[in-house]
Amino acid sequence: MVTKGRSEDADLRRADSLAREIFSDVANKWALLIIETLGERTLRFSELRKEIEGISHKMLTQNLRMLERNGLVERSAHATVPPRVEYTLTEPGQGLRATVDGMCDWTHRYFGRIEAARHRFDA
Amino acid sequence: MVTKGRSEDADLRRADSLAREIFSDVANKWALLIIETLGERTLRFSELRKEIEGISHKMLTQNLRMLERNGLVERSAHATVPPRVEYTLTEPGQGLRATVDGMCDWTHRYFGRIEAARHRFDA
DNA sequence: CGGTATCCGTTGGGATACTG
DNA sequence: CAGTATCCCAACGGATACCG
Repeated sequence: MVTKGRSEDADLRRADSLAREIFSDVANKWALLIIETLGERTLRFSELRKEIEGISHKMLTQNLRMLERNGLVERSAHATVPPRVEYTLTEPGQGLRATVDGMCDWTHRYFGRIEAARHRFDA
Repeated sequence: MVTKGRSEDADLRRADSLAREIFSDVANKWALLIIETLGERTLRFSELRKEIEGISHKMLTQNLRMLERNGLVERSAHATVPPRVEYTLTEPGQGLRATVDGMCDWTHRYFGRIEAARHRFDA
């Protein structure tokens, strides 16, 4: 049973490090902004780029690839001319979106207090 | 009214960019892990460092300073030998914590599906 | 239009050492 | 113990160019 105990511990450590990995992937501003923006509706690459102010071509593709790998967005390419590629949130993606909505609400609720805190701190 | 309209637009743009700034501060893994860890109870600097696996001295101070500036954590230093510095979530910090809890729940709920999606993608 | 690759400056972030 | 400063390498991220 000692052996079984050890392997269970090892499983837990693997699960923890994987959970941390997922968390690290997802807990960055571009990924969360993409999730939030896609929540409203399916969007094309170029539409996403317009909606998310300040994101570069490179960051958008990079983060979309990462979100696709984790199964949070689904990519569907239409072989037309010009090409048309659409991105949609999957169910796990929608789940995450709900919590990101919470973060956005939080930002707006505490907006004033945070601004005030900054001025106090900077003085 | 044209002038008033313009200044209202300017106000909105300032508010938007400030909201984005707050979002960017907060939407990074170390900040969110600190918020989550502090949610449970007040902790000392060294305790935080132990609880948050893999965070360096530098990243911890840097993020704590940022969270303090935004009024999400409160720092209280006790002038003893050795020094004792404690960090607590403020009310805005607790508000954010609630949404981070949601992210952690989400991670555990979709853990298996994400792992599977990764294997599919990597193949 | 969307994706990939390259270049290159900027920032992130660890290690270390020193102060109160 | 907590914080600051310095050094230094790696990763981030923008600009550009080129392919399907």
